[in-house]
Parts: sequence; structure tokens; C-alpha cells
Amino acid sequence: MPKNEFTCDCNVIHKDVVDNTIKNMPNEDLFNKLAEFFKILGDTTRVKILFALDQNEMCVCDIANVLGMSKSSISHQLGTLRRSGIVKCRKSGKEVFYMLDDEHVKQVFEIGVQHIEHRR
Amino acid sequence: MPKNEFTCDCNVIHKDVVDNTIKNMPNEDLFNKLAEFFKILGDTTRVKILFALDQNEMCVCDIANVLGMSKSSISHQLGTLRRSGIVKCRKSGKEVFYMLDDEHVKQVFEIGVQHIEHRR
DNA sequence: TTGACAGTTGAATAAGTATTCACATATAAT
DNA sequence: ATTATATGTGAATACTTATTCAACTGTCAA
Repeated sequence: MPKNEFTCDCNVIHKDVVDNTIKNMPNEDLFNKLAEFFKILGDTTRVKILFALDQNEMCVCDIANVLGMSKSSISHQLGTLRRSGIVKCRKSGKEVFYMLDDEHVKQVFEIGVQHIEHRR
Repeated sequence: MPKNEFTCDCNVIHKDVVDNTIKNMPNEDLFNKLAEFFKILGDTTRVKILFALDQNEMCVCDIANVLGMSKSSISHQLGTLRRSGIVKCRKSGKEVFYMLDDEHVKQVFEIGVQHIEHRR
């Protein structure tokens, strides 16, 4: 994590480009949220969960079975995804059904998938 | 990381959904690449670098100045981004100019930015 | 009320990673 | 050749985090 503006150990080579870029940089908050968003997507287990939920809403046990993992592990990851606004859920009796939070999330995820499929 | 199909500790509740989802799951390789791609984007420093490169190609020192960080740190991150096919570079004398690798990367990144800006 | 099952959660361990430091390489200018 | 500058990189440290384990809550059925 950057500490302050004096951490840099070299000269400005292209002053105009540097000045202009600094002028256009959004605030720290946007970068933190953006990185956090991508970071949440950047885990094999979570990506698999999202791929499953991109097709059907599913309960915890079903997801655990699809991925061959423990309920606890899946529940932890779903909690992470929910707190990040990437999935939401609805309760029905003993079961909790999870789904992608909105169309926007769905779109970003699917473009990511296309990006990878496009590259091989 | 999942070990095998017997790691799951609960019953299948909705057999049709589970079977169908398993049938549609891509191979492990796609999930790993997809997660890796998002993971690389999921760091505040790298997101800032990409935001800068989304406007201009820039050399290492200029990026270090824009972010207020050391050359070494920036160089390490640029190496990570380059090995992942997210940025590319061209040499010019002593300097190395970095830029986003292609339009696809640019698009995914910008949609991510829109996603965050949309949410506040 | 008792048992069974779906899901959640805190703590601990194990694995991964960003930055720093010290040094190496490469190019240009004197 | 020598110096200065731009960049790359291996190792170490500090920090983060995914999964497991063990407990817990809540709901349904007998």
C-alpha cells in the first residue's frame, strides 16, 4: 500500500503526462472499491459458485455438491460474496437460495468468461 | 481448493438442478484462468496502474511518480500484469513504455469502473 | 421434546502475496 | 571507460486469506 507522495525514488520524465494523469485520477475510495470488487471475483471457488448461480439460484448444499466441497467452506464464500453485493439470497424453510445480485454483476462476470474463452 | 468429489458433507437436495449444473460446468482450466484474471485486477496498486495506462502509455518512473511509490514496486507489479497478458510494453532507449494489452482488457476494466461508479 | 438437517460462524492453520532491500542489467552521455 | 539513469529481479518480511474444525442457530417432522 502506498504511504505518501514522497515514497517515490525517481524523477519525473514526462511532466505533462504525469501532471495530466494525476489530475484525472479518481479518489482513493474508488480504487479501493474497484480492487475489492475484482479481488472477490478472483478466486477459483467463488468463480465456480458464480458460474453455477449464473444458471440457477441454488441452495448451499446443492452448491457444495456441485463443487465437491464442504457446506462450511461454501457458506463462508457465499457470505463474502453477499457482503460484497455480488450475490443475494432468499430463505425458504430450512433452505437459503442464493442468486447473482443484479444484471450488472451478471454482465461483468459473463464478459470475463468471454475474455478467457477468447484467449485460447 | 477442492480435493475430490467426496469432500462434500451434505446431501443433494435438488437433484435435477445439481445434475444439470454439473453437466454445464466448464473444465477446471477455465475457472483457474478466469479467477487468475480477476485476481490480477484485484489489487489497489494494479488498478491504479491500469487506470493510468487506460489514458496514456507510460514509463515506469512516470507511473511511480503518479502513484507515489518506488520504481521497484511498480516494476514488480508491471511484471505481474505483463505475464498475465493484461499490459504489454515497448522499449525506447533506456525507457520502457507500458500500455494496456488490447481493447478487450480495456473494455473489461472500464466496465468494472462503471460498475463501481454506478453503485454509489 | 427430541432428532435430523440446512446453514452460519469464530478460531486456527496453511498457503499465497505485496512491498522493501540489495543488487544486477542495460542504455546513453561525457 | 566511467558515470548516471531506467528498469528488472531474488529473497525476506509482513500481511492477507481459504479451508477446516467445532460449535452454534433455526426449522421441520415425528
